Amino acid sequence: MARPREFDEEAVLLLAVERFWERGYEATSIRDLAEVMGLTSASIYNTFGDKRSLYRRALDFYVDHSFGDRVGRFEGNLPPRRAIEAFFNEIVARSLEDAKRRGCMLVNSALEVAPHDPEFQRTVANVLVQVEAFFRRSVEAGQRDGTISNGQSADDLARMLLGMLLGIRVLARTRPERPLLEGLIRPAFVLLDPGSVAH
Amino acid sequence: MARPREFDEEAVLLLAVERFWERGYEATSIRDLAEVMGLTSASIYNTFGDKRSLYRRALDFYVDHSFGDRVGRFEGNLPPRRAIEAFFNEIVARSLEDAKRRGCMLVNSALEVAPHDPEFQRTVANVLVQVEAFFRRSVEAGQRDGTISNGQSADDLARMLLGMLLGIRVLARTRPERPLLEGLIRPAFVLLDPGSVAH
DNA sequence: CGTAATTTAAAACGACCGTTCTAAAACGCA
DNA sequence: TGCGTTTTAGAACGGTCGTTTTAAATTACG
Repeated sequence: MARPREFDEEAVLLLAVERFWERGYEATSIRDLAEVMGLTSASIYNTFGDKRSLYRRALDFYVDHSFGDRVGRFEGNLPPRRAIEAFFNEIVARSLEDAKRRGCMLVNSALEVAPHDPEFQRTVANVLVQVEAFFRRSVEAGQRDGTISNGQSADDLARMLLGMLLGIRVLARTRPERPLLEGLIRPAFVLLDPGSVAH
Repeated sequence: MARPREFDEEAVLLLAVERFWERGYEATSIRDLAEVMGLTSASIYNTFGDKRSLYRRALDFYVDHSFGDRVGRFEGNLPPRRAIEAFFNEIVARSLEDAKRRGCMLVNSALEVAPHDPEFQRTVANVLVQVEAFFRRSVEAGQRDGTISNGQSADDLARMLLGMLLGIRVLARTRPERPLLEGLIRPAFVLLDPGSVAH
């Protein structure tokens, strides 16, 4: 009953994700996006609303397909300790093959847009809480099956893992060096080893 | 022989630091800066050159007076293990009292401007190398005086501490919660304890 | 006291910003 | 086939961007 869209909404959203991911929110203009997405600005506004709404869609898409997907693939399919290791190994591998040094879009937005936008602040904080919860569940399960040390609380170990993860994400944008990233996580994994802590 | 300046260069530079620190590079306009610094844009351009040059001056000023000052106060004046602890305690304290959630200007710039600007990339990477070197020197000294475990290489422990530091800096902008930040560093300090690692 | 030098204030520059408007184009259904 | 509806292309909107210009104000020195 009307003229149909000439593009696939999810396909162009992915293109917007890549642009926002690489350049950030402020430095990406609607004209940038229109060019990359192969649309006119009118089509963007028709489909996604204003720039902020498009960024919100892009960030949600990113979170679902990066962190959400990763947790879904590892948790349950791997023993808990292995799930944590696989999680970090994949992060390090991605960081090292990230030629554009885009880092993590969530962390980028945590520093660029979240501090000045309460809604994004909630969103980002919430994802970080979920990441921490994934670590805590995995640590608790590992402590039960004997693959992770009982020397420290699962809460603290999960917090430490969250900190390491964010640190890696920052370094991925400025010093994506293999010895640095791999050396960084080595002590953390030693700390998880059963019997590592004198108590 | 000519009309003198009506302002103190370092004083207005500090005002520029605070604005860039809080809002980032892209979101801070010259008109913003002029208002905050109490100058006209002509005076800014006369004194500091263009926006990017002013940001460079601001970032250098920040680095000297935050990280540089901190290392200077702790290293040498405290036993090495205590220097590391004092360093982190101060970072956590600052993060928790940072009502504006400004985080660390260096980390903010590492994610916002460094990825698209080779010169800032070098600057930021260089500071991170210096932070890592401070950690490594302290760890090595601590291993010699017996206050830090020999179970892992000073290189790896320094890398881990760098990662933790950056992780705290990210969390300071989105989840500046005391239990989180304090719990995060606790396992790291346990890992430094002599005899903590089975080997 | 006047003149050279510099800093101020404020307007102005073109470019680009996010966003909207105007028409023409393209479909489903009567 | 024409009508209603939506999407397209592209110009246009006012506003703000970084930066420069113009001219008045302020100093030190001859």
